[in-house]
Amino acid sequence: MTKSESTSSPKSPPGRGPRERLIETAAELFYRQGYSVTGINQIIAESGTHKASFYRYFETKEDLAQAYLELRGEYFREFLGRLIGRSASIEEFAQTWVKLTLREVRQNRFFGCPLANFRGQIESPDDRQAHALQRIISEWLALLTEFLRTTRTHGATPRDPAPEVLAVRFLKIYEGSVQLYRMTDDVAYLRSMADEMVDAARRPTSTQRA
Amino acid sequence: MTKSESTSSPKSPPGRGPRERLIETAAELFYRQGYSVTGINQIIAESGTHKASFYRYFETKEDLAQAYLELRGEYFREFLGRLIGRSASIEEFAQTWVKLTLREVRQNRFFGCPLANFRGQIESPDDRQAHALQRIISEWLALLTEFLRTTRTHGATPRDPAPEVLAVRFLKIYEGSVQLYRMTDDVAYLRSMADEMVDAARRPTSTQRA
DNA sequence: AAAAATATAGACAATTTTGTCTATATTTTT
DNA sequence: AAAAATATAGACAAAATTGTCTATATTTTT
Repeated sequence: MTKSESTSSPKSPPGRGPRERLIETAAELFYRQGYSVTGINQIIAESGTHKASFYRYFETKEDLAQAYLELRGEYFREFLGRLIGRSASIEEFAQTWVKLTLREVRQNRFFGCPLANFRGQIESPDDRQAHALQRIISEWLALLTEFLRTTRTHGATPRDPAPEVLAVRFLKIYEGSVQLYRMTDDVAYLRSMADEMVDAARRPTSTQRA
Repeated sequence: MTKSESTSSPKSPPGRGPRERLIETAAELFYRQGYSVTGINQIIAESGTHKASFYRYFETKEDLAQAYLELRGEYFREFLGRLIGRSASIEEFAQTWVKLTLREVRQNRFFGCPLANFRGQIESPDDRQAHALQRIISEWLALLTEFLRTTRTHGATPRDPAPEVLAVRFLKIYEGSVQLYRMTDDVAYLRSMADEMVDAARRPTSTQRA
C-alpha cells in the first residue's frame, strides 16, 4: 500500500525497516479512516510486516498513537514553515492556506485536522497524548504569532488585534472551516476561510466591550 | 423495518420501551465515548434490554446512528431556540452561548460538538447520514441567520457583514473553539468565543479585498 | 379471561481481533 | 565465513463481538 518495493526487502533501505513502515502505515490509516476503527492487524497487513515484528517494537496500539502524534507534529511544523515562507502578507498567507488545503482536497488526501480527528476518537487522552497535543498546538500558535507580529495587513493600524490573540482566531477559523467542510462536504466552507481570517486581522469598527 | 407498530407502548412507562431506551443509551454512549468505540453489546447491556430486543428494532448499528442524528437534531433546535429566546442582542447571545457551554463543561457533560465528533469517526457518511448532517447544519444556519437579521449589535452599521455570512462565521468560531478546547483541555478557548463573535459581527476597519 | 403481541433469559455459533510461541529465513556484525 | 541480531512464516490460544435460536415471562389487545 505504501511504496513500490514493500515486497521482501526488510532492511535494505536504512530507516525503512519494519518499525518505520509500521509507523507510516499507521499514520496513513489513522488519518484516512480513523484511529479507533484501525486495528493492529490491518496496520500489520498493509505495512507488509508481520505481527511478530509489530510486537517487537510496540506493546500496544497507544505506542503507535504516540509515534503518530509526533509525526504529525513534524508535518505541521513543516507545513506552516512553507506557508509562512511563501507569504509576504496576511492576505497572501490566508489565501495560500486555502489553496494548499483545496489542493489536498482535490487529490483526495484531505480528511480534516489530524489532531482534532484523533482527539475526537478517544474518550480522554492519557498524559502523553495530552502533552503531545498541547505541545503541537502551542507550537502552532507560537509560529503563527511570530508571523503575525512581523507581518501586517495592508492598511493595518496599531489597534488591530494583538498577534497572540489573532493567532488563536486564525486557528479557530481553520478548525471551524474544516469541521463544517467535513460535515457538509461543501468546499465553500474552506474557500471562505481566507476572507474570514483577513477580516479578523482588522480592528472592528466599534470597541465598546462588556 | 422502520417502526412496525411503534404507537403501541409495550412496557409500563409509555414511550420508554426497549426501542426508546436503546436509542437514548446509544445517544449517551455515542456522544460520551464515541460512535466507533461503542459496540452494540454495551448499548444493550447499559440500556437494560436484551439482544433479542435490539435485533427486533434495528438491523445494524447504522440504524441506531440514524436515530442518534435525528435526536441530536432535535436537541440542537431546542438549544438554539432557548439561546435565541434569552438574547436581546448579539453580545448577550454570544455570552449566553459561552455560559451554557461552560456549565455543561463543569457538569462533565460536554464532549464537543456531537455532529463533528460523529463525522470524525466514520470514514465517509452514507447517504442518509450525509443528508441528516446537512439538514441539521442548514437548520442551524437558518435559525442563526434569522436571529442575526432581526438583532443588531450595539452601534451596528448597515455595512456590517450580512446575516447569512455572519451565521457561518459564528458557527466556525464555535466549532473552532470547541475543537481547541478538546485538544488542549483549556476552557479559555471557550471563554474567548464571545468576544470573537462580537468582533466578527462588526464591519472591519478597511474593506479592500482581493 | 383468552389470545396475541412483545420482552427477556440464556445458550451458542460464527467472526473478528488480539496476543504468544516456535521455526526458519535474512540481514548485520565480527 | 561464522556468529549474532533481526525479520518473516505460520500456527494457535484467548478474548471480544456479532448475530441467531428456542423457551419463557410479561404486557397489550380482543
